[in-house]
Amino acid sequence: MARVNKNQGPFMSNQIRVRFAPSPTGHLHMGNVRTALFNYLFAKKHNGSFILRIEDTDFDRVKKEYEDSILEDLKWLGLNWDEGTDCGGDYGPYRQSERINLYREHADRLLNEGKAYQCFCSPEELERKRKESLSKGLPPRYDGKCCNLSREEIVSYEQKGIKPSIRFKVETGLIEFEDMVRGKMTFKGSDIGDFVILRSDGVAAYNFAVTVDDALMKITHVIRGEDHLSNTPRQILLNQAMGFDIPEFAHLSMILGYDRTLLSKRHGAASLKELKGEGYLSEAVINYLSLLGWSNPPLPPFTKGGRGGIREIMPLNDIIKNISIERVSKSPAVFDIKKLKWINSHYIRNKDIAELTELAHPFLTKAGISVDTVDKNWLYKVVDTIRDNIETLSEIDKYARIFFDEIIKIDSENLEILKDNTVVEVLKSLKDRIEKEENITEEIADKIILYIKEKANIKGKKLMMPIRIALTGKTEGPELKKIMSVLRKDEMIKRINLAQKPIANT
RNA sequence: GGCCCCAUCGUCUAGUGGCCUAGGACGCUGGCCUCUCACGUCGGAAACACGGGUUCGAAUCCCGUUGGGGCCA
Repeated sequence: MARVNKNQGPFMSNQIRVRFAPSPTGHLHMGNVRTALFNYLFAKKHNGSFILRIEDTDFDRVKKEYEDSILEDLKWLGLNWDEGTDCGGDYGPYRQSERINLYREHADRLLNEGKAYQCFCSPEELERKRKESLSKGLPPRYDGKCCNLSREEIVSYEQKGIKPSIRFKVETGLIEFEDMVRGKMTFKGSDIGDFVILRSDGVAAYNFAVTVDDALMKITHVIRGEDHLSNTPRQILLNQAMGFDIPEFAHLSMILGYDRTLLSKRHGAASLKELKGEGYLSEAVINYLSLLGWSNPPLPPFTKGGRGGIREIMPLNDIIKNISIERVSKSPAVFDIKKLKWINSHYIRNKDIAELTELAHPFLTKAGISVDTVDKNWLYKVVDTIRDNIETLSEIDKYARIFFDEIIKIDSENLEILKDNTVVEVLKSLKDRIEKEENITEEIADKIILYIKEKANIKGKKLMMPIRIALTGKTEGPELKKIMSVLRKDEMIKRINLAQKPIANT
């Protein structure tokens, strides 16, 4: 992937660089996707770079298939990155497991400068102390036991074969920063105990790895979930200790399920994969997610008092144009699948018909409808006819069936409708007229219906329903004239004949 | 438990002291659109968590309470 405008444009010397840093311990869910999206939008808006970094240091839970899945999902959404594991870049490697030497190096430096120290406490000991503090109602912080170990003590530990972890010395005092969405944040250093930056097995702890990576990758803006807000002071301290520039921070609120708990696998359709499988379009997902925790400025005529409407359906380009962190909301947002559905139906209705048909293909195939043997232009007409009736592509077979089924079944309830004594005339006229027509367009279909209306002297339901049932076997579906303009003439005759049989018998 | 964040219709939100008898969107609901389900369209119900301040005036500022969330884990 091309690195865009790296050395040009208004940010020549301080090019904006943001990153999305997922941990491949599961599929992307809506919370992650939104974080990725806002990073992407911010990068595009400012002509900056969007970097994809894989945080795979949790060896027990990380799986390569999840990493692949994440890349696949981001690509599906069109959130293309400028630097990453697959396309490289000037600040690689982009996978944390390939950066362990860098962490070691920086940890050693802190150690040599006296800003960190070796800690020989055993996990059991730490756990015991933690519980003790908790039971006394004290915050569970490290007590600094190993902070001032003598050389002899260190040697003696080492001789016992105990591998030390490395702890960062936290200065007391206030840590302040300006969060782009929350404003001024203040934390007390004394509330944060000396924390581990390198575990005894050599694995970098989360806060340390992130800080080193962000600094070395020249990240200018860290846009991430609110769950990392409390980690920020630690990272600021580390940046200062290592002499790095401190990036700007923006903490996005969390996304909750309808039960107001954090969105997780338990919530249906929380993962992007599921949404994809249910036939949501990537444009719809992006549009909806952009609206979670952010709103477009009010429409011009009402701008002043914020009255009136706000544009909600908008293409990616417009979102990029209008996005601003200042308009990001601070409170958590509930993921509402119903609104996503509404947006999705909008995109289904407006998508290019060839592209939509292509997207619908797997859903039709899955429903057992063989679309490959069929004329493409005719298929377009089918999809175009039913797109108004569906909200997700997975619903497509519900209506597509009527154009493909070899034999249409009429259930007993609908059969009753056909037994009305006016129906004989209706179907007879219908068949006659269809046989006479060469090519049935919507206009001609209208004329045929009008003709029957006059001939049989009936209207409304009594007129339309028998036709609909005879032709499709159902009482619901797209507009009748549209159906008639799509169905093949001989198919319609066949179906009418079939519908006439049971009536004749009674 | 400590610390931190958050709080407007069911949901997403507009609103930054007077334009607010609180606006929009989804959802719900009623009418219309010569058949259904939709689409479209016109209506309707629906919210400033609570209690104190500050102010001539508060959804908007301050404090507390409650509730939700996060981090330490």
